[in-house]
Amino acid sequence: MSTQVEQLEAAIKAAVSRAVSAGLLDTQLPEAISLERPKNRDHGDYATSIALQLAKAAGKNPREVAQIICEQLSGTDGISAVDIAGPGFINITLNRASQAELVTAILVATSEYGKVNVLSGVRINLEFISANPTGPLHLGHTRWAAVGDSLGRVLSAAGALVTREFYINDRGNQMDLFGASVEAAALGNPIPEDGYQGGYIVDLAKQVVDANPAITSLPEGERHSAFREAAYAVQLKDQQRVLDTFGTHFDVWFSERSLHDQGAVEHGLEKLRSQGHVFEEEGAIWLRTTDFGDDKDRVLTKSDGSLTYFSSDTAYYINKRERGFDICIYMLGADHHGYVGRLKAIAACAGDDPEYNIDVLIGQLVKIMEGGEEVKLSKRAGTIITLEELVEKVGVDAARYTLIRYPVDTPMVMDIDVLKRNTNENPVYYVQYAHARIAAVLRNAQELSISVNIRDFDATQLTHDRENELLGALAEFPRVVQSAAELRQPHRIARYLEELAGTYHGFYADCRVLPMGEEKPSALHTARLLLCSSTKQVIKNGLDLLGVSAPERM
RNA sequence: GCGCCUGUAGCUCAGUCGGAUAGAGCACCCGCCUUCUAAGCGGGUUGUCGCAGGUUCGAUUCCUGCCAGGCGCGCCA
Repeated sequence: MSTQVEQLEAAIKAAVSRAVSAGLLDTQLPEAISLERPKNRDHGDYATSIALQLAKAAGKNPREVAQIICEQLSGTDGISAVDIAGPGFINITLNRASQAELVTAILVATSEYGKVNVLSGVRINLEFISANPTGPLHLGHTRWAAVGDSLGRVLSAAGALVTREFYINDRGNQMDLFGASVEAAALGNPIPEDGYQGGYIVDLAKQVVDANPAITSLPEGERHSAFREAAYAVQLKDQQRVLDTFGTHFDVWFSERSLHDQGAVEHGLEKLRSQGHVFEEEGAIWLRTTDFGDDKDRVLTKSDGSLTYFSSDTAYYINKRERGFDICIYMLGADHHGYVGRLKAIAACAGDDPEYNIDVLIGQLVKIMEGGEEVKLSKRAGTIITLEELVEKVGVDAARYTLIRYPVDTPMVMDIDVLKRNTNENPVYYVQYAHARIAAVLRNAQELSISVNIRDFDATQLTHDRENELLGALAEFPRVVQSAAELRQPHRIARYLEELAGTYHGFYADCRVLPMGEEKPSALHTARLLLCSSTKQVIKNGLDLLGVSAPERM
């Protein structure tokens, strides 16, 4: 099924090419047709600036070009009026009844409505959070937990085959330090100088010892690794549990150690060597990333023979590509943006196209306000806020929605006090309320036994401006999904839902849906009810893309 | 010093591919529940889109320079 917008685009393209072949216009057909919904309702349902764009090439003034296109366009099925306005905009008004057929389309498609095929068949590896398993997930991870999960849903809705992956940094110094910290806590020794200080270390120590009381009496050498491994297992499980309650699901938990165990690092090195970008200097092995825009070359193997973290990164990337992923998306915090250059360079050194095969999203940090002041996050001072605490305070829906609502490259401020309020300062309620409101109307309709059968839908009933406006908003959904997927910006879904909810509330205020008093149910009641029902479906589909619930009652 | 991000209403922020009179929520003022959820609707007030140039039919949007804030620039992980 092609969408309304696609049909319009096709109609405009056809109109232009008819004009060209009739010799009325001398121009190339542009690849993309600009088609937007005008802010001003007097400018029709859709407007295109195509005449303005073609004017120069055609050697005519824009209004003349518009005139020619309009003549070809008028009479197209489903279009009731075509007007020229301003410098040469073409304003298109749709036939209301044919526009209303959208209701049927949505109700037939149900959860499929809004799915698009721009990324059809593209295999995407979506990596996000990727925290060290040395502590609880905190606020810095939370933005990605929400946005990453939502992005995964959006990409899937655009047809991509998405694997959500969590890279576990379970190798290296920090793991030893972590193990040593837990061990020290268990034995009642002071935590090592650069160790992990949080109170959770004590809890971990207790859990580890409770599960295996004999651990404290192991010989020292064995004891170190026993503590490290046991604490690692407990902490990882805890992260997984918390993410589960947050509704964030991963397909693959990828251990950095396993990369080394599989020999993937050596394999990656070989691959890079064969591409000719590896060299030795001062006893170390380097990757010449400066060939591809990085600001300095990077060490793969240190002069003492040990591997750098960067070598894991290269191996991991190559591993992902060998597992068949076309696009590797990395979601990183702003404090890691220095990695973008080298990640892109890895792809280039491996012979890939860094513009296509790698996509790095940088998220700005989240500040948090409570009681009117900023909560300073400091591990040392013990004032980190964990994902779990945030959810306890404000709930999953409010937390997820608020985190997704803003583009990630904007630093955002979360005000805990606002999120605790059930008012519409909290936009998640505004959207959910629209859904619950529709659900209530549908329940009431059931009691009145009014038909909600699609076969009884009469599109010609929906002629009110509010109905028209609502239909227009519903028609936008697939485009919104498409741009959210292409631009990797799930916040667009949230903003769209707020608009849709607002449009519905306006419709609800002006258009009575159910019969009043003794009034007999009519075709108009059925038509409006089905319009409500289709709106409910779209809100539900949108909220699903955010991982936010769509309540039947509030 | 170099690099990335940000700067839009009193506050928090939207605003893909350049488009028509720059938007929303909050706050402030005024209306609307004797019938579908008032967590709602309608109306009013609010702007040097950081500053200065450039590109063009048209710039909040693209380019350059500058100012302000945040972050980053290891043979650390």
